[in-house]
Amino acid sequence: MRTVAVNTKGFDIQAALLETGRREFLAHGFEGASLRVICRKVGVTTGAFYSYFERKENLFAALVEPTLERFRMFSSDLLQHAALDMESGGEKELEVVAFLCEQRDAFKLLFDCSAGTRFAGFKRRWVEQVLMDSYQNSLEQRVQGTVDPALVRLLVKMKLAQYNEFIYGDYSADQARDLTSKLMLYSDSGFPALVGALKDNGTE
Amino acid sequence: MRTVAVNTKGFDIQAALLETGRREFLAHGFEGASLRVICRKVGVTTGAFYSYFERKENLFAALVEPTLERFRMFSSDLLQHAALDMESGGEKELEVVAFLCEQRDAFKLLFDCSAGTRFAGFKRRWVEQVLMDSYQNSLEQRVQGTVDPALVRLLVKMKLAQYNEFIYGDYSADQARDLTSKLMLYSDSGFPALVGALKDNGTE
Amino acid sequence: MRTVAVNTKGFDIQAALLETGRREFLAHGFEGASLRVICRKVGVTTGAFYSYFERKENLFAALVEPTLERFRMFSSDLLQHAALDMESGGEKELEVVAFLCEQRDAFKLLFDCSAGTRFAGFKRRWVEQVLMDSYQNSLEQRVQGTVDPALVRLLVKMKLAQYNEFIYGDYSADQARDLTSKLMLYSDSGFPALVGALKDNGTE
Amino acid sequence: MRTVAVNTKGFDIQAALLETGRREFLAHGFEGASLRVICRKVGVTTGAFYSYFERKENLFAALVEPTLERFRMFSSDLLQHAALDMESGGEKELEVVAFLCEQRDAFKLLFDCSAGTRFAGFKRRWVEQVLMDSYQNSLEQRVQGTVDPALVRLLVKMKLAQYNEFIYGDYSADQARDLTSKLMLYSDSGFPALVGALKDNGTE
DNA sequence: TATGAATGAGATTTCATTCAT
DNA sequence: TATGAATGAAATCTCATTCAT
Repeated sequence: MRTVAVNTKGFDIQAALLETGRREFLAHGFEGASLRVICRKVGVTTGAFYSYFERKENLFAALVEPTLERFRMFSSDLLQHAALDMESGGEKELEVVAFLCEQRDAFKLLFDCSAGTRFAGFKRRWVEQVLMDSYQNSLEQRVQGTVDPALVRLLVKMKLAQYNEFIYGDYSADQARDLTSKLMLYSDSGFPALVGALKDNGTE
Repeated sequence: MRTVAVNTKGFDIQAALLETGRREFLAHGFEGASLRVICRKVGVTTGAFYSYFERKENLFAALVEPTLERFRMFSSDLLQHAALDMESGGEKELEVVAFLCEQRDAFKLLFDCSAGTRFAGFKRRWVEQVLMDSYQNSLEQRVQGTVDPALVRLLVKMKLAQYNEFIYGDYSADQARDLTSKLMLYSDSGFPALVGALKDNGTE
Repeated sequence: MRTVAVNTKGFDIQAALLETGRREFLAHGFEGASLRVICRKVGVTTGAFYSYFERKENLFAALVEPTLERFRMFSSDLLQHAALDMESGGEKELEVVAFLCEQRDAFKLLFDCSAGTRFAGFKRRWVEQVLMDSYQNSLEQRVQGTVDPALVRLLVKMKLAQYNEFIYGDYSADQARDLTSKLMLYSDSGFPALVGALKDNGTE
Repeated sequence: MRTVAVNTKGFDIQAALLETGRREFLAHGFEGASLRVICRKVGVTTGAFYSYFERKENLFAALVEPTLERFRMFSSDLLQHAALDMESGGEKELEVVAFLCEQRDAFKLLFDCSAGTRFAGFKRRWVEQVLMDSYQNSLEQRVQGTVDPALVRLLVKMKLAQYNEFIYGDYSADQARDLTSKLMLYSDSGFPALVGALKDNGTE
């Protein structure tokens, strides 16, 4: 727990910097956001900023890292219970969606506002290292053969589009759950059809 | 055909500005890209830039407008032959994908690098005005009732994710065609399942 | 009173910017004066300038606004005690001249160096809204009829020429007072002659 | 007479440069006016400009010099027939006003748009070398003693204000003549009063 | 005569960061 | 902790002028 030594201004400056920083980064991206503007909006000097954060990037990091840590745990889970929307993956899938909804802003920052930070490419890395592996393994097990990585990537990107929509759409948890299950109708029928066709073709 | 009066430098500066501009815009976005850097890489002064383009934005426009014009014709077509991946839409769909592959870079610029230009929001407008309408109409015809726009939007975003992958993935025309038809296996089976379920539920 | 935290340079930079700015604006006009040059002469970077003033125009405003405020009070006075150099206006007239002499530089800036700022046209507005009205009313009262505005404008411009000379000539307060009363000899005799002639002509 | 070799464009480019230059210089002053804008409005390249004029200043000079030459003849006349609005000066005075009206634009350029050219200060020089001398001599003859140059300067500036108004006001020749004679009523009565007082005071 | 590309310097303004106090 | 002045580089864009063609 961060202790808050309430200062002469009578409010928690660090919290204000975080909150305003979030808004500005979301609005203009990391590089587009101006430290001076953030500080002006909070009502402190830019000098004061550097009492709390060593550099601009660290403000961004502070907004993103708690979520990122929890996210990493999630990820290793996913790698084990492969294949999100197949088989009994439905349970896990709903968990993922709930997590994304809960941490909306952090994911927006990571996905779309991180250019210029060390978090740039987070989305790409997640797709390539986590989701791709997970999907590839799961599909190849079912097809009993190799599967074209390009096809896997496409399926992953479609899945990611769902996630993205849950992040940016302002859905309640209930709505999200409802939409997710409707989409499962779609994929529960589509996947077997695809798998069947791939099997017939022999090795891809 | 633009006539190229080869200059004292012995190369076509306008072409070089376009080419380098494309690369820089792709790498850093419109606002993030620096005219100075572009000019330095081409080997001319920033003053010289303004012999060729009235302003930074016009360089961007020159990279994007030819494609945009052709795209607009495509769009009006799509609005008439609604429902891309349903029914006999397969033909049109392949055309779209081919176009995206051919004009890869222009679409990357339009989709992801246009913030700060008059082309900003192009993707959003396309999604909301063209694809959403097309999908909504087509689905409601088949369901014979209203369909939740949130669900439509999700399906559209998934479709868009496919397009995006064709743009960013380095697929040949043949590969793209092949992948697209595989995905149709998926959706040709998934869509009827979804439509059926929506019908049973009565009004959405 | 502005407190002057003497800085590492050992002199009051804001004051220096004001003083140098005044000189440069007087010499080249607002648009012709260069911020770079002003800063170079003061010995600071142009970046430093923006610690003190938000923009170039604000430096100009700071040089001019205090005077302008006092001037506005003067003006509303004048509108009430119409007709400066007629009747008992002599008292007011001497006050005006003293004020102009005291605030010489500010009036030079306002009159002749303000193109490109929000103060542009100050002279024209003063002439047209204050002096013209004042003269027109006063003359028409004495003539007991309408007076050609073109003639009024001419008389106003002559009055303004006097003011201008007091601003640009380097007169002491005493000299100015002396000259003003000599001019009154001129106008005290000239005005009645003019008024008489206008009366005889009937309506102008 | 300048011979006009009508060119491929089918119009007299030099004349167009002069005409457009006049407008731009009047609107923005010499330094504020942009050669590129002038050329663009005329429809030629900036390079072409230098076929007709060696430098920006020469365009200005060409607009101003013919008038200036005639003006110089006028001036030497004035120096001989001293004292414009006194005695029989009335005739000369009307000539001057007519000349100013006829050459309006050139005088606007000389008076108010010449900063940055070798004509800068034309007004000041005229005032100081021609009008001042003329007035000083004439007054001292009538007063039979020395006259304070500051007073002379004031009277000159008032006269100049009249001229200025004739230049900027859009008066017809008739109107100008009419206004001038009205002002003479004023000065014909004011001057003797002033002269009388100066005489009484003995030496100034 | 006319082009139009090119220069090099200069314009105002913003940036993240530093640092003495 | 907080200030706020200061830096130095960078941003986009405009300028008058030159010059090979």
